[in-house]
Amino acid sequence: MGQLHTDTRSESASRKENVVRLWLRMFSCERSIEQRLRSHLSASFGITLPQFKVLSELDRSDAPVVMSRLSEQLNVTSSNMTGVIGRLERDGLVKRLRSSTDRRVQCIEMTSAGRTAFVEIAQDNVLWIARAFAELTDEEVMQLQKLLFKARQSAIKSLT
Amino acid sequence: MGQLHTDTRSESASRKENVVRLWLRMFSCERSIEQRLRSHLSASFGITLPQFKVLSELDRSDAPVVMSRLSEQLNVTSSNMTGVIGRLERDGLVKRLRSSTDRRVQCIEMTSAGRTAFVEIAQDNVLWIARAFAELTDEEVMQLQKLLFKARQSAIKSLT
DNA sequence: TCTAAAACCTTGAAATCTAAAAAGTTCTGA
DNA sequence: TCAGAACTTTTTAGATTTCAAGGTTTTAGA
Repeated sequence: MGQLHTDTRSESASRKENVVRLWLRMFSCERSIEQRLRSHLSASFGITLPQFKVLSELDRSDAPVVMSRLSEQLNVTSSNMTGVIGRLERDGLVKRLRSSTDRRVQCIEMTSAGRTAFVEIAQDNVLWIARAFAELTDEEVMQLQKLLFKARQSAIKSLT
Repeated sequence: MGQLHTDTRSESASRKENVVRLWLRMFSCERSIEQRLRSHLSASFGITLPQFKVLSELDRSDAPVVMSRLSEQLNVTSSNMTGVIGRLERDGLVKRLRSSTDRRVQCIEMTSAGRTAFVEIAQDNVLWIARAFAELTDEEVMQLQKLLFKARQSAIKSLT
């Protein structure tokens, strides 16, 4: 259990090695899945992953959602969100609504076409994700969830 | 432990829910760390994450590395790699070498400037990553590593 | 009230990324 | 031998992403 020959204050060499390996593995795992999901969404539904994520976020709330809230939720910059929303609007899946109380604010709302498209994609998406993790036991799924949550907390807290 | 009221053949509703939550969490965790790492690399060393990854891959092998191998290792398309290598070459960190035996192939090699830059960044990078995961125990690091590996295997195998 | 700071969104520039197609090279089989 | 298939990289077009800068609107303080 304990590290007999290394001090506990500074990181041991093997700890560092393991942590780097962990990061590479996390990157590779996430990327493998994300890449395949992007291809699947694009080929099957002609939509991009960020666009689908925006629709999911809009679906989660009943009322129109403020731009800044969307970029917060999806963890991207607001300038990024401007572009994604612009293309979704161009394709007729969402509508921009200027808030009447605060005219700086843009609220985003799904159109009925957007809602129709979303329902179909979301149903497929659950099955697709279930398939991706098919070889993990229920317990492993829960454990991985818990550890990833803790890892994220650690990163957020430790990095400035 | 078992699910008494649901069949084991099809996925239960709660299993699906958990798996989707797992995916969202994996995405969010990876993204939180990656985003901060990008900022750090850019601010401290004026280099991008993909560029650093290329240098790492070149460092791992003694001989020059073929383009297609790089894009395989980094899990990106070859057209993407063309651009990244182009910018690294422009900045004098790598060199392109046309293979003499097969003139289709481009081999990539670090310049001495590239090697110097890489050593400094790599040293810092280990510490940075160790800090990111500082709040995980050694055991949790190993467990997460193992589970992510298994998840990746599952995704690769299950998705066509 | 008036003005400076803050908040919200957009624009512009540069890098990353994918998919599809093109261009050059090598291999293969009649 | 030689035409076509297969392989390796690049080009092209379009989407995503960040950062820096700018324009509007709101808020808060003098």
